Amino acid sequence: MRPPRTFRDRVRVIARAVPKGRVLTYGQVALLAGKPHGAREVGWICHAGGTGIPWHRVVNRAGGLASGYTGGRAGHRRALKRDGVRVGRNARVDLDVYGWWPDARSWKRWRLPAETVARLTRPDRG
DNA sequence: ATCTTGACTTGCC
DNA sequence: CGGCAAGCCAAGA
Repeated sequence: MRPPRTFRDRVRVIARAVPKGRVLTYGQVALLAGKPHGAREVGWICHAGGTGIPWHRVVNRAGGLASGYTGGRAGHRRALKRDGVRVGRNARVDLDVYGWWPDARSWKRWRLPAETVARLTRPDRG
């Protein structure tokens, strides 16, 4: 795979890499795709969609569901449930349980910028 | 071209 | 805790 892909394409690749039963936040995706502050853009890209991509595995930092998801939050919730992800009463996913970071092999395969990799080595969460 | 919006995040009160 | 503002960047009007 060639490194010079568009941000959009990288977002798609990353979203597809999320294993069933796990979730990623917009911020994580943005970071992995090379734009630490591109979370909103990721949201836009998700909205634009793409066939065969598990967009429901992308949630916000609080584990919250996406309001603009096809079928609304209920639809998003259903999709997550299909994955075996338990959605809390307040429409939230427990990121400590379902949150996922790609392993070293994954991000090496994506040819991430050195800056991004540096951040990945210490993803100060919390 | 400028102004507003948005499936976001972080920081400050 | 919760609410508000700023930051970021692309798409629409």
